[in-house]
Amino acid sequence: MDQSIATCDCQGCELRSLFFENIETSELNNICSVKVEKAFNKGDVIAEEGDEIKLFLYLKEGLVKIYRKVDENRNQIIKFAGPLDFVSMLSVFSDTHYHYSVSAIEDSVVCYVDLNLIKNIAHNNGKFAMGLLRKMSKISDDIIKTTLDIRKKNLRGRIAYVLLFFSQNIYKTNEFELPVSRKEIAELIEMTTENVIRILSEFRKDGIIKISGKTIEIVDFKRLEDICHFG
Amino acid sequence: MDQSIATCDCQGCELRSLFFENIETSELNNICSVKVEKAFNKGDVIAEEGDEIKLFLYLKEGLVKIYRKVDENRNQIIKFAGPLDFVSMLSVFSDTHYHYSVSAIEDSVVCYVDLNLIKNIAHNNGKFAMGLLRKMSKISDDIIKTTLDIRKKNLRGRIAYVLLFFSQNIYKTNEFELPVSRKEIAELIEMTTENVIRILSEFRKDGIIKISGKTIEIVDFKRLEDICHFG
DNA sequence: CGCGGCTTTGATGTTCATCAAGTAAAGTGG
DNA sequence: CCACTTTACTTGATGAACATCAAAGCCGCG
Repeated sequence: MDQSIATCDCQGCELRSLFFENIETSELNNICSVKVEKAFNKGDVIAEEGDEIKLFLYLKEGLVKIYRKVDENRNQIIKFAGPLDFVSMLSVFSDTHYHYSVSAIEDSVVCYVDLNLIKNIAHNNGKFAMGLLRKMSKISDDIIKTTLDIRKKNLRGRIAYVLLFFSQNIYKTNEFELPVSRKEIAELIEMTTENVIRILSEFRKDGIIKISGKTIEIVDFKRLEDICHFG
Repeated sequence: MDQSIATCDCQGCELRSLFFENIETSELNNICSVKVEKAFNKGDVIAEEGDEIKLFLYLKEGLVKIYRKVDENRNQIIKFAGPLDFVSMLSVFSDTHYHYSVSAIEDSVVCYVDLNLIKNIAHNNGKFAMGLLRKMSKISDDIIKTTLDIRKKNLRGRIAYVLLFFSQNIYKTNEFELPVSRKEIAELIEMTTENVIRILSEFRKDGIIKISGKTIEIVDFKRLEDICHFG
């Protein structure tokens, strides 16, 4: 990680209140003065499995995937995350090294500060620590809930889930460019690349979606929701 | 929950240091004085999906399952947990109501105190709050890791995993009484009851285990580990 | 231009769920 | 304590869902 210019525009950042509520102004200024913003290009690795955890980082802009390696050409993706549903890594407070990797699937901007600074502030400020606890708890809970939701669906239901996720949670529109490969979708919902493709084609033939390369348009929203729900 | 007698033997409790490290003696006495110990019989529900979260509870003795309901006769089990790997519920700090249920699969003893008391202490004591954060983070992380491990295995590998889990993590012996039904195993590793039975029978025929009702004896440990690892 | 990675489709086979039917075990009320 | 009911367990037969294998087209990139 080579450092970019540290600009202290935390005041205007919508994430500030999210993660740094219940904090003294002096402490916040302290964080802001050492905070670093760094841009990553699509495909860049932000944090890697096995690396020592030194930084507290969170996503300001963009889209990332959190995943772990199974073997040389297969990963398991834990979640895709945008700015509002991703704070640092899951295990930063319980471990010294990352269990998971994070990489940018769209151009992204990450803010980071020394993790020890955050820990020190939390040590001296119970309200702040409780804020962190709430966030981390919520993030873990969402991951577990989503995993359970996915695992009870059949393949068609899982694909429907992914399409709805990007359409509703990320892009908030019916037509969007898929930021991930078919293989990555497969790695998120535990199936083969071929079947991801096959089921997308089925949806196209059934008039539920239109496909043009990476561009997806959801035509029959209601039907996709039914497939997601009952599948 | 009808209350049992509250005995203040926290000093001797091996869990005290685990969950209540970095705490002033006066605060600890405060907790101990209001702490309640309650015994549950096998099958009893300790906390139920949808209930309001009022208590901070942790398992002192026994074995429980954490799960959620899919429909009238099917659950998804998130994990089986013993005293050392279970603290309260996952979402106590991020939500007002339980998303999951907990019930005893063996006779169990639970300690609990008012959740607000814990929150208040944490608010005023950053070190204590950070201790909680570490624990909660570790618990979530373990659940996510285990779920990923299971989902990449085939059915034989999953059954092997469950047998090794009970043998190594819970009972620490080669011969043990399964505390759960075949159906519950199925609900943990997302497969059908019939296939759990079928694969257990296969393992028996292959000379890997011996089965007599609920009693399981692992005969060929090495082979079971291989099936778990490569399956 | 040519190479490698991503995508697509079809053919084939394996794995697993479903259905059905029967046995054993465990709880329940007389 | 026994008849009764219910729940758990077991096995086999069948079919559906899904993975694997193979082959070819497409696209971006050096």
